[in-house]
Amino acid sequence: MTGPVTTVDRAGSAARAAEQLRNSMINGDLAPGTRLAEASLTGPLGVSRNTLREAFSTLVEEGLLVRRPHRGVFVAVLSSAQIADIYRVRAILECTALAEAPVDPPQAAGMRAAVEDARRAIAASDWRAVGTSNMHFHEQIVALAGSQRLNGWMKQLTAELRLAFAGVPDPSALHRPFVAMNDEITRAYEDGRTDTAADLLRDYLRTSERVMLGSLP
Amino acid sequence: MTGPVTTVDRAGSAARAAEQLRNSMINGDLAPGTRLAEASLTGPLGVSRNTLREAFSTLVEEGLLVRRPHRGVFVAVLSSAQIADIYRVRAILECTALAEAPVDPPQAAGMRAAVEDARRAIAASDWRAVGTSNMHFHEQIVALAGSQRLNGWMKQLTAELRLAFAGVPDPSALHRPFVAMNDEITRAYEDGRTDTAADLLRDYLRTSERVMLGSLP
DNA sequence: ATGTGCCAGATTGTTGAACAAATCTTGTGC
DNA sequence: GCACAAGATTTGTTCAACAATCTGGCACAT
Repeated sequence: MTGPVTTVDRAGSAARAAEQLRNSMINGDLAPGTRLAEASLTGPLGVSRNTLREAFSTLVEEGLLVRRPHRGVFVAVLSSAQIADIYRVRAILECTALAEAPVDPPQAAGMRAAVEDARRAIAASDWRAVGTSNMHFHEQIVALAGSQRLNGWMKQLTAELRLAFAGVPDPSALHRPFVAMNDEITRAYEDGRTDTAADLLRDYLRTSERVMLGSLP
Repeated sequence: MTGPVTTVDRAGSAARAAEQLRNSMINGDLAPGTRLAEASLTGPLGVSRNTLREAFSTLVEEGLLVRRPHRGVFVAVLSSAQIADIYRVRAILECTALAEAPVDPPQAAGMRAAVEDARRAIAASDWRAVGTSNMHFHEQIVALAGSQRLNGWMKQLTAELRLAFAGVPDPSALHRPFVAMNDEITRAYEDGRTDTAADLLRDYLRTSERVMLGSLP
């Protein structure tokens, strides 16, 4: 599930604590809006208050936590405007990456692998895994641009989105319809029809945004 | 020049220290590769080691500092590959924003203001200010997309670029030729020729990248 | 002379306790 | 019921200490 322990250990206590909190949030154990009191977390995480605050800083920078001065840090609650913003950015990043991707030969191995992962997760009715695979698919699209920086930003973005997923009551409705679309996009790209693929992707994003905004408050 | 003092004060000691370090780096007082020892900075910045480390975390996350475990933090040195990556991202972000910008009416006030600032700075032979205005111009282009998130990322990006500027021996050669290009881009956009504007911008970025990479080691 | 191993010094990573400042809670009086 | 002030709680920041790790130089064997 998590990475090798040695790697996590070498990363230091602060990074380890941040990783644990990140997982808890994406898993839905920490609902959006939850206040994270420093004193009540030093025990469970096994780190001191200073180290915990350093972990908080990391997660605030990533947008997963929000700090309100002298009041504490809270698990981020994404407003409709923020979700719309995320989809606007995704449209720019993903569509450009796909439209300008190399077609000779296509680099679709990562995308196809993500689609297969999603299929397996659906067969196992593991909706959380479906969401993860789905996000992984779109990270692979951005990876086509070949920019380390964009990869990092996209990863941050999908983490925030998965945070929003955690608040949705029926995850199957949120994720199931999109696996077929991903497959279609991949196929169009593999056939060298990058413009078609980009158009399909744009449709996907519009639909996904609508479902997302509709299933919130 | 810097923001209102009250704002900085309310932001807390950590943010204030980060701001000071950021300015020092962009000003060139801290050359890329310089090691920032914790003990030797607590005095000048007037903060404790813990708070300083929190400031370091922020700047590491922004890409201005690099942390090497148990060795310290260093002012980032951008490799050619990283600079190329920055320009790749800029091309995607800026060209898309400009190509899809509203033309009825055009929102060019910010861009035009940045061009005027650059002109004034040239007249005063203040090359650092020219670089700042120039970067501000491109932040305004991205702002056309209307995404808070993209604005933030672009700001980060220009900060890193200005860090690289600080290492260039002749700043006038680096910045002077581009003000005219910015003016041309703005005019094309104001006339509603967004495709032309985007093409000009693409040329600009190609040229700028070449100059940048050429004037490094 | 050169390479290896080791030790002492310095720096970072982390902890715990302490205090000031701000916020939240409680209880009082009207 | 509501305004208001005192106390309790929590965050923001500092300080001092210790463990873990890296650096540089020295003795030593080859």
